[in-house]
Amino acid sequence: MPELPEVETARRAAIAVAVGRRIVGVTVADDTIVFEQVSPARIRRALLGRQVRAVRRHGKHFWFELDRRPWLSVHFGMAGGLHTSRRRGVRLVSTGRRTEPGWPPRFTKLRLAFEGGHELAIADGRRLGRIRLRQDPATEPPIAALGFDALRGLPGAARFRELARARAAPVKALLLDQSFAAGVGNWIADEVLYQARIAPRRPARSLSDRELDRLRARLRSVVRVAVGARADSDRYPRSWLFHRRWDRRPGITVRGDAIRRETIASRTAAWVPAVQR
DNA sequence: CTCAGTGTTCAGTG
DNA sequence: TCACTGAACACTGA
Repeated sequence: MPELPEVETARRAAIAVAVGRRIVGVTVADDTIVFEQVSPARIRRALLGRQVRAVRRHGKHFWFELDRRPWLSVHFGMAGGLHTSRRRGVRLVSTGRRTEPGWPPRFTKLRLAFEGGHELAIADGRRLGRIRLRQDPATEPPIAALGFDALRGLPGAARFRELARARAAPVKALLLDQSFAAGVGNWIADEVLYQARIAPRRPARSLSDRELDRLRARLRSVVRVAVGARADSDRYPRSWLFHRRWDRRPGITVRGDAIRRETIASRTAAWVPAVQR
């Protein structure tokens, strides 16, 4: 689920629920993996009674600025998500699709109750996500090591070319590298390469100025459109590779062209050889 | 039952 | 040393 658009959508949902409100209830799951080496008691102590001032994001990480440090920093891993609830019912945010009833949601790791009856839960069925406490998340690991944010920090064309040309790795690997473009995940990388008409195995260093300009323009566009759709994939343009990328049935095409799947940089790349060179 | 998976880290390799 | 790759992590769902 969570690449930049899903995390940005979660951030906005968290803002609506939490900003300006005080945390009046904290429930922490007993999970030493998701919480790394932070005890439930310490999480509770850091959060209970705090007021949320803002919710920030960089790449796939987001964090809560509180009226006292440390602050709460969250990464969803591969299967995490943010859920919100009002008195009426439950809303599943950030993962789209299937909305499960019930509160708290399955696999809830952290549950926060706010003044006024609003609640927020962070769930993670696969435990690859991480919830941390940091004095200043933006300047400490792991966020400090990230590259430009793919939504708000996209470099100019000249700088983008320079960054990309410094790398010999396949361009697909470059896009997935969070120290290059923070927030890009497997489907965004494939979508961007498809729209830019660049084959995923091309060494980043080998791309022409025009190709890198196209790559940058499509990266900007795909991320913006997905965020604009609030990460609701049903609202992504029908022309996007996205809608066909996981369809395993034989003979699946995009605009009449066959889709190929192969492993690049340890991930499954879906691409269209007839279009991407 | 097996395997892939919208992610990241770290050991191993060249 | 640097850059890159792939296994490991942990669990669900097809």
